Amino acid sequence: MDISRTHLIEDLNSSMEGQNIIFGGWIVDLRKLGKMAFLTVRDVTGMCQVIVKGDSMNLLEGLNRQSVVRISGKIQTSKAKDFDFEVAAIEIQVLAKAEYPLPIDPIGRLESDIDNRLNARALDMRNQKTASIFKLRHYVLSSIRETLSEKKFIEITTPKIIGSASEGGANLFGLDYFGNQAYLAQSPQLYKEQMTIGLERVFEISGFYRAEKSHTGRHLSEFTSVDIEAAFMDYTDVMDVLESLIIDVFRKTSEKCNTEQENIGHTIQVPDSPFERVTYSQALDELKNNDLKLEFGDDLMDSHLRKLGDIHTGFYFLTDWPMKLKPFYIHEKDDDPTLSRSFDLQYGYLELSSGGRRLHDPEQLKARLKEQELDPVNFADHLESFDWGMPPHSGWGLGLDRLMTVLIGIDNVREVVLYPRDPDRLKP
RNA sequence: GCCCUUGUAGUAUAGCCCGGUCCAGAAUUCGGCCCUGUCACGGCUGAGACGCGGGUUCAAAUCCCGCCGAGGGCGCCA
Repeated sequence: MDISRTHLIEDLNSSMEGQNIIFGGWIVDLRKLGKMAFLTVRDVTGMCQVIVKGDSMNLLEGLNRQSVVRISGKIQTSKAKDFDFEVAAIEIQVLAKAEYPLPIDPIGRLESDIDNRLNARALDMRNQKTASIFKLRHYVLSSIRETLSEKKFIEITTPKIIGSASEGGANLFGLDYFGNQAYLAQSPQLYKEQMTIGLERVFEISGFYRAEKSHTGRHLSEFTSVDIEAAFMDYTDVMDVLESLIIDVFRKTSEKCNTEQENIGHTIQVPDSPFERVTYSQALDELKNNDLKLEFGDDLMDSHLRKLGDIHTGFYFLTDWPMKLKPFYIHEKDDDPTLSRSFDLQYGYLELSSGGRRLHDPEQLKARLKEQELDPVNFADHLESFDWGMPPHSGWGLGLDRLMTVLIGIDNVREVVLYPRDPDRLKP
């Protein structure tokens, strides 16, 4: 079976009139008008109209919507509203037939439930709205890689199967590793810090895992994290990196992705910079003025973040958190050891990223582990690297899926993840 | 773990509150017939549904209970 194409649909144009071409794709629509018929066919690059008439009408035998076809035909001018040329069919070959009933409407004229769409995710990609979300995701990833590469960050890949769950924090997924207990990594934190020893600036874009039974539009058991770690940078320096990365993402997608924006019905607005920087203490004062009283050292609950999000719409940094709210590796401030060199990047109430300056002195790090009732013995491998010339360093982790929801103006990460994993969804 | 909402054809929905007018209605999809410029083609025609189980009642899609599924929120989330 010959499956070759001479052209992608985007390569076809009206100046090719009279030329014979072969292209392939999926039948979007099929309109039979007695002794003639119109087909619209889509490939990944676009859609075009095919006309069938006269003796060729027998070519329509066995055709239905969403089947894959290979069409040879001749380019001619068109009277269609949406096309200035069309393909007069000479031969239509059905490469694979779509079997009805299909579980969702792939055209998207009727928007199917997210549940049905996720169960038929591959077919959902025929819906241009969904496809555009994932094309945008591709551009976002490539923008992030560009920005970080320009800033001399090296992309790394750290292990996802790890041997120790002693770091505290979120629950991990356990698994059997040839008879030993292993876990799925919840973050590249320790590995990326270690890599600053030789590579100075590193980043990773990867899936990580948290075994939390969260039921919200912003949590998944498997999520994609963008992480950086950089030697000789303080927390404000990596905040600048994060801010320019975000601006680049919005600027590049808003400029390049016109079709995608049109398909999702959302215009990407490049945020103003610099982002507002609000200290934890300022946030407490603002909450107090809104009758939400907190003591220094209290963590900000969802209701508090929603209030802050009302005050600071859009992107803003929440900085200088109390040390007691931060993990063991975070560095304190010089002028006030109860405060940390740390930040969260917020979009309204939504936390997108958190990061900060890390401790690089092994003795301080050991002391902090004990303070947080963690056993340094469990961190022996990690601590050893701190004896090999660990530079002062800072970094952050950014939730890519959450960033995507902000970029395209929706409020559920399941829309921007191909096959989301949550406590109630393991398949497909 | 707690709370709220919800389940009607392939899809997406009307009906439910206020039981009888519903052997469940319109759309789209799918099948058949007609149609030579459609473009959400049109016309005629056909097929297709009350999540499961129990209860109340003369009567249940509608009210109640249980189960199952789905959506969302809180909490959790170095």
